[in-house]
Amino acid sequence: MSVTELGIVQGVELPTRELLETLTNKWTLPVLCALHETSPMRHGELRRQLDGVSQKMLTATLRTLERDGIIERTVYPEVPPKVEYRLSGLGTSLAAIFSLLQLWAADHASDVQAHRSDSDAVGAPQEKLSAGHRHRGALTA
Amino acid sequence: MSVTELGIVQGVELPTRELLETLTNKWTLPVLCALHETSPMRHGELRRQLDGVSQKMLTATLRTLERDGIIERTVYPEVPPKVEYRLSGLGTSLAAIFSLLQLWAADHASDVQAHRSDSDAVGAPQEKLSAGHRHRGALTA
DNA sequence: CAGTATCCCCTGAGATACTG
DNA sequence: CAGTATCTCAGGGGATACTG
Repeated sequence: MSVTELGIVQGVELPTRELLETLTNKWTLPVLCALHETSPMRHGELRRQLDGVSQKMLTATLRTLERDGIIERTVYPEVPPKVEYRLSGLGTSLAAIFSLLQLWAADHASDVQAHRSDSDAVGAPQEKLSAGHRHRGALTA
Repeated sequence: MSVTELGIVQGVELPTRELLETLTNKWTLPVLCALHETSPMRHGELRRQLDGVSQKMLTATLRTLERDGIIERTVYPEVPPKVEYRLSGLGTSLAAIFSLLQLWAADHASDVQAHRSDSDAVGAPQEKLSAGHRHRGALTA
């Protein structure tokens, strides 16, 4: 019999591209880099350190990472509640790469910015693509 | 006088986080990895190799990367048009990191999938977060 | 403290058609 | 071939209020 007969495995396979996409969520990299530096960390610590996350997105990110086996979540049955997050083995190898990326970005942000200024000055008005369209209420109001 | 008086420089600084976010667009990694393997590549080559990109998104991605000095764009004034893209020095260092990421994903996709199945089977119905809400016409109809 | 529940806004990204 | 112009929409992501 095939595994699919068990009625559990529906996703025939997980494409690399798809996995990559879940890893490129807005807060995945910041979270992993934070845990790469200090681990374990509590929910609140992460919240503070990340500066800008909403509880919702932080929780969502953490849940997804936990589901994928990238991080581990430990609940301490105390009151008030205490929950710790730490990288798994899998997560550690991933976090190492993300840290490289973050380093690269920090190192080269000024280069990129400089190049942007050049482009702005010399070349095109560069509305990126499909700019000037304006949606319903994009007036920043 | 300050530079801002020139009316050109408004962005005081480019935060690392922001740069990172532009790098985590859906097609940035695939494009850079492709160019990391073979360079230069023509627009059409990239389109075919990436499999799934729309012209619009490919162009947008390439334009952004060019603007940021990650890739270089060469137009050959022929007919029919011929445009080649290649990594810049900056881009090469970035692409190397992205290639690591892609490798990681390819290597560990099965691990992740296995862990997902475990979670599905054992734990929670796991509607991720804010599932079951349903937007305007989210009936997939 | 950690997490859920809602509501709502963009905007990233796809589909399609057209141009030099 | 390479690129632009539009239109459309799903859903990622933010804000706020509430609960064990």
